[in-house]
Amino acid sequence: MSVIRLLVLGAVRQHGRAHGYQVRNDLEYWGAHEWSNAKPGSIYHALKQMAKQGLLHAHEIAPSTAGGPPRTEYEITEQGAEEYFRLLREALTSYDQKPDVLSAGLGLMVDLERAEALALLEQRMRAIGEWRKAVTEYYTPEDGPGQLGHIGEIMDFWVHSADTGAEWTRSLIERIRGGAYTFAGEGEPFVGVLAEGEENPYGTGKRHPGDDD
Amino acid sequence: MSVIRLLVLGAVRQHGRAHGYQVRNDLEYWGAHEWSNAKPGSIYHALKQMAKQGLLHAHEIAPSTAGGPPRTEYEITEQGAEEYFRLLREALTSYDQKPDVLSAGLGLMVDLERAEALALLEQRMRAIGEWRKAVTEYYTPEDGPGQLGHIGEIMDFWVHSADTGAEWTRSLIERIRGGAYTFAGEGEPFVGVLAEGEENPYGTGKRHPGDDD
DNA sequence: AGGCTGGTAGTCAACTTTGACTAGCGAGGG
DNA sequence: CCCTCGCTAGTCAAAGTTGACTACCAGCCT
Repeated sequence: MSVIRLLVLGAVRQHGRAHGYQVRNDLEYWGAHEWSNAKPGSIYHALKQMAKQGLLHAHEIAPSTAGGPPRTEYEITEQGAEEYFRLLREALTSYDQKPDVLSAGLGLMVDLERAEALALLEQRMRAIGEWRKAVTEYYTPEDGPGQLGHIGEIMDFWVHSADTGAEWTRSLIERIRGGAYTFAGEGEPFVGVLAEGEENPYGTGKRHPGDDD
Repeated sequence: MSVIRLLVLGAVRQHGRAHGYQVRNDLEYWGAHEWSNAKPGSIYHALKQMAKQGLLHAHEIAPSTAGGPPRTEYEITEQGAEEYFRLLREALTSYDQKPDVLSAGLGLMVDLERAEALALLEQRMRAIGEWRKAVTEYYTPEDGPGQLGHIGEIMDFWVHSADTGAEWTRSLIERIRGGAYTFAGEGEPFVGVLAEGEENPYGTGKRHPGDDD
């Protein structure tokens, strides 16, 4: 799965009704341009595609108040909300080595209830375990592991990633179980989007070393 | 950068001359279908594209000995070799959170000399440090880190990844410095491709849990 | 008054990725 | 003998991604 749909659905859903530029700003607010491929082209494409597929409903709107071309506002449909939760659950449980997917899941997990988030993360722990087992088995030649040479480093790297990923997931589970954060149905939700005209309190537009264009 | 070009160039280069299906088998042999998006379509596309760009030279060949359509054999050009080493160096130094890129770099690093591989990995350590600094700075609001809520978990996750990634890179440097593996110019190289007709000694075609199609 | 800059909002062509499909041949079973 | 199965080798359309580009307005500078 690509992370774009999850992020876009999450943003539109939190706004209730949003146009592309607003979604774009939310994703930047979340830092998604740093850790995912959330670029304007991808975002607008995802909006159109999901509108075509009935996950979003598009309203054509007159030219904006602040210059620029006419904009389209989107609302999430019931079908879209279903898809949103499907993607969100998958992002939290599956261990697919795509850190951007997990990051998106973390940012949006509070749309679930605490108990479900915990259950999904426990499932994630099991998925990591299975992945680890599969990797070690794949890279075990019949005539002993010495035959692997430097190729064994690939396996070692993946195993190390799985182990540290599991360790981190475990610590997250502890924090959530200990009462951290406000999940669905627990009162005032954390405000995760920017209101119209509000500016990003984090460093908008800053460049970072390692961006690596 | 996409990892496909690096993998394909590496495979063709080790063969001297190879057709698409051979490359495809090598990548499966390396386990690349597990940890990267190396699928038939991508591989054939990369071959054609790089031939068009002069990185590979294509020979049209009569129908194969073992059934199937006529196949095309490729050789790497001088320009292609340059591009290969550029990509390989980048894969080892840059910390872009794409574990498939590092994996490919690990599998192919022995095409470099030991001293250079070490220098590149040291550079990688510095890149990780910079990335870590950038992430913590981006996610630090003026009024204290308490304002972040669950969004802080995203940062924590990235910082944890950077730290464990650095730790692993450090250990790899130790192993290489300690004399592990055979690098370029150190005699008999490790054989990293399958000869015509040789079968994959690892579990060909095995399914793994977590494959997650 | 004219021009330059910067923010708003989005389009587009080129490229890459994906997954399903094709077509030829040999081996083995009935 | 013929028919299906599986392997060899690859094509293709649809979808996703990228980076450069457009057009409009407001404010500022000169």
